Amino acid sequence: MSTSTKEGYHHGDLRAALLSSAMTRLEAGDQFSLRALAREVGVSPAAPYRHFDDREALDSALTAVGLRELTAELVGDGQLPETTEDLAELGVRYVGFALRRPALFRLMFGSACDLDNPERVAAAAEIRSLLELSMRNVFPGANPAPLAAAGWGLAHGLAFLHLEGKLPADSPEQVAEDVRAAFAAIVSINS
Amino acid sequence: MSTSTKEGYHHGDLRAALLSSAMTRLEAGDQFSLRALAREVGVSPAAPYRHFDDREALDSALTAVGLRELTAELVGDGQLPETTEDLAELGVRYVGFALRRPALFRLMFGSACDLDNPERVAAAAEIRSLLELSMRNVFPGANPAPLAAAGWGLAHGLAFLHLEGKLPADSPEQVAEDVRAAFAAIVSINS
DNA sequence: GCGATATGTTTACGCCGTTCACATGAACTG
DNA sequence: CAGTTCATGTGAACGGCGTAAACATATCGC
Repeated sequence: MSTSTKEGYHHGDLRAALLSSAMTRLEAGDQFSLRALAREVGVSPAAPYRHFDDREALDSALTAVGLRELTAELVGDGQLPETTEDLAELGVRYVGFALRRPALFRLMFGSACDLDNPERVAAAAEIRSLLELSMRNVFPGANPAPLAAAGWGLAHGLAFLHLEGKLPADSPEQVAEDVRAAFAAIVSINS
Repeated sequence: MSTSTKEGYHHGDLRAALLSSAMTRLEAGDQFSLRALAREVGVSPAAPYRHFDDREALDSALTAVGLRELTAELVGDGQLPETTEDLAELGVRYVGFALRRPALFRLMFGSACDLDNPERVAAAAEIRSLLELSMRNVFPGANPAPLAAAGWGLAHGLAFLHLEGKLPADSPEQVAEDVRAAFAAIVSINS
């Protein structure tokens, strides 16, 4: 583990330990209280307040971590998509992230937050710019901004709808296929 | 109001009163506790449990109401869309609902829930079928299922992203324009 | 009328987020 | 190396929450 120095009065890196514990709980799917987190890390209920203003601040930090990881996963090997199929794979990765880490994804996107946390605004801008670059690459000559919004929106919406079981799909593989089908259906509209 | 008979020991229609109070709070944007609801309605903290198993059951009921209202708003005058512009307006209405009632929308779609609440499954199916009919109408000859998923996904994603301020837009009008632009950009891919 | 049943009240439990006064120890300063 | 300062921990306390159990009251079917 990565939590303590010598189990003394001071913890070593409580902030990181709390975040890591919280992330683990989030991935496990069970929700957690600040107190439970403190307990798990071996610290008094008030200690976390030295590192986070309140519960929401912790959530916000988790969100920032999640956004970074999502971005990294989307960027992948750094190759920009070149075909519409590549674009669909970007969508598949986006939805895949949501399904593999549903609680985190919901935290990142599903709850009201201070719109102007700079870290989060920056992360969102990064995703948007990645999308714009991709669209520029796949559809040179087209106006990339609305295409980027559409692409993000489509992936995001499919992610949430699958998360909520609003779209029928049993396995992750089938979800991936559905996402590809949705992208393909759109691309071949003017068949 | 629609809440009480004679202010006696029994309330009259506590269930409806709770739902209505809760919906009001939700629209006002502040979150609420079961106890606060009971207080507001003039009833003891335990009373709501005669009508809802737990807090989540209340949320679930609110979600069901919201889904019905969203569907009604989408159906509108009953005219199925005929052009891609009509389709975009469907999206505009969807996103508009989300922005006018953000807390409700988040409750409906942003939180984990029992996937098999029949009322909710039915509501989702209704939306999907509305979308499929629309797609059949606008794109006869195309496979409507993936198109419906794509259309719902797109509208849903744009709604959430705008809700979270991930896409730049200042006014509701501008959001509407952005949604139209996204739909238009997609439609004219194969320009 | 009367008993069953639905719907309310009271009280209580444990957990939560959060605050405040205090304790501890690490780091800087001379 | 001694002394102070500051970041980081503790402990006790507050009010609010969701929820359960035992009890009270009104309504409805016979």
